[in-house]
Parts: sequence; structure tokens; C-alpha cells
Amino acid sequence: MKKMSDKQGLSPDAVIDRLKAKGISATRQRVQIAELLFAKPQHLSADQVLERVNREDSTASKATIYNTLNLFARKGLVREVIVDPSKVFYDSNTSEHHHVYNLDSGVLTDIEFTSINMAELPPLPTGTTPVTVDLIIRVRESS
Amino acid sequence: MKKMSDKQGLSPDAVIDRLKAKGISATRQRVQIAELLFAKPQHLSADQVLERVNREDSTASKATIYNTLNLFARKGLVREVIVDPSKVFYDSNTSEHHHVYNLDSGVLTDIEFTSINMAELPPLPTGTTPVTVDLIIRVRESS
DNA sequence: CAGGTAATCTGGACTTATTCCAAAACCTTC
DNA sequence: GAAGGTTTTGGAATAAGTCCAGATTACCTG
Repeated sequence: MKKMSDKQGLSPDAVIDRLKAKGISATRQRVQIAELLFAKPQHLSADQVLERVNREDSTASKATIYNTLNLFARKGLVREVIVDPSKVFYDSNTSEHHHVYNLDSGVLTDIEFTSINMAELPPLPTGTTPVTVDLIIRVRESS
Repeated sequence: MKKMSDKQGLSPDAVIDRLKAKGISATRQRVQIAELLFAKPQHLSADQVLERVNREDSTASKATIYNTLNLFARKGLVREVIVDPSKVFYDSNTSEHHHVYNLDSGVLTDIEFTSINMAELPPLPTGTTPVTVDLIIRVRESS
């Protein structure tokens, strides 16, 4: 019988299909990174991805982690969330949603918030088309 | 008669008052940076501020530029706009508004967009209060 | 106005995330 | 199994931002 991923995510084959569907050839490193990301909706930094991928026996280099995350972001498999100049997260939840960033704890949370939709954007500068719409609400603990 | 700033902005005294109103002591360097920023609504990076301030005869060090911009941002004199991990802008327009960032040209533009207001935010995680609400629409030239 | 204390500024070293690079490893396909 | 393109790799390079300890300045009090 087929072995499923140990982290309740997609099976390796499903991950490979998802990469191929976007025209990304499924190398060992890319599949590993994708399996990690797609296991569940989550926010990971490049560092965290590097650390977790390299916990397993076969590893990936720092350069590959960056290449791959950028590739995935460009292809829309993952969403880059820029929270802090030195805190970029990769969000494996690709459905439309926005973010709450807790400045005290560093925790990033998704929020459903339909009152902004791509369809009804304000007038943009002429000759430009929207690529992403990112709403980030920064909060503090209200002690 | 009183000499006005050469860049159609606030007079030096008005700048000093604005700093003092926020409890910031008006040192030479801070006044210089504030005069530059408050001359008109604009988006400048730390680098640009450094470069422009040091164009004049009396200068400020890199460390001071960073200290001062962070101080101004904390005090609400200026708004930090994080557009790209390595592109932080300081926006001297402190009224409520949002941003359009052109990925091709690197130009950041303000937009008035009242359909999101601090008053009607979605439910935030319990025990947190909003600090900033930032909407950034990233666009490309629609060649 | 002089002296003292706290706040601020400074240059340069340091840190840290990310990118760059040229060589090695790896797939395909014939 | 050799050719040719694509990926990966380790390590060097880059660049924004922070840190630090000493020098300077601002500010208060008498």
C-alpha cells in the first residue's frame, strides 16, 4: 500500500502533481520543501524551512531553499508575506485572505475578510494592473 | 524678516514646534531630517534621507538617520511602509491612506481608500489591539 | 554664565538575511 | 552512455540595519 506523508499532508504523488501542474519539475529538494509547506496552512520563514528540511536525512542547501521559495511564490503556490523588513513569511494558504501580525509575540495569523476584494479596487495609476493586494493589521497585546 | 525654508516646506520654527509637541528634543540633526521629510508628502528610504541630508554642509551619520527615523515613526510623525524586505519607506503623509507599489518601477504612490477604516475592522485575536492597518496593492505595468 | 548630568551623535565594527557564482551533480533524450 | 540543459551546492559577496564606547551637545541649576 502507498505510504502517506507522516505529517497528515498530501501524499508525495499529490505534491508532485501540484508542482507539475504549475510547470515546475519535481526535483527531490523541491518535493521535500513542498511537502513541508503543503502539510497544512502555515507561515514559515526561509530559515524555518531550511531548518526543518535539514532535520531529515537528505537535505537541501540554503541557496536552494531561497531559489525554491521564490520560484513557488512566483508560480503562485505560496504567498510571500512581508511583515517586517527582516521577517518574510511564506504562506501555504493560497486562498484569498489577510493577515494579523502580533508585534509583541511575532505571531502571524490569517483572517478572512471579504470586505476588500480584488474586484472592487480603488482606481489604480493608469497603465497598471494589480498583482497582489495585501492587508496587514499589526496589533499589540492589550495588557 | 524670517527666512523660510528654501524647499517650500514648514519654517524651521514650525518644524521644531512639531517635534516638541511630540516630546522630541530638537537637535540639529533631527530638525534637518524633519525639515526634509515635512517639506512635502513623500516617501523616502533611510538611504535617501542620508544622502539628501548629507548634501548640505552640516551632516548626520548613518546611525543617527536610523535612530531618528525610528523615533519619528514611533512617535507618529512619519509612517513606515514596508514594501519589500529591503525597501522600507518613510512616509511623511500621516493622514489615513493606503499604498500602491509599482513592482516594475519601484514607485510608491498614496491612494485614498476609505472603504477600510480602523473603526470597522474584522474580529482580531482576543487580547490584542490594532496598531496599524496597512493595505499595499502591488501592481505591474500593463504593457 | 559655569558646571554637571543626561541625552544624543558618531565612525566603524558587526550582524543577518539574501543573492551571487562557478563548479559539481542531476536528469533526459538520442 | 555521451551530450546538453537544468538544478543544486558551498562559500564568498552584498547590503540594510544595529550595536557600541567614546566624544559632543543640550539642558538644568545655582
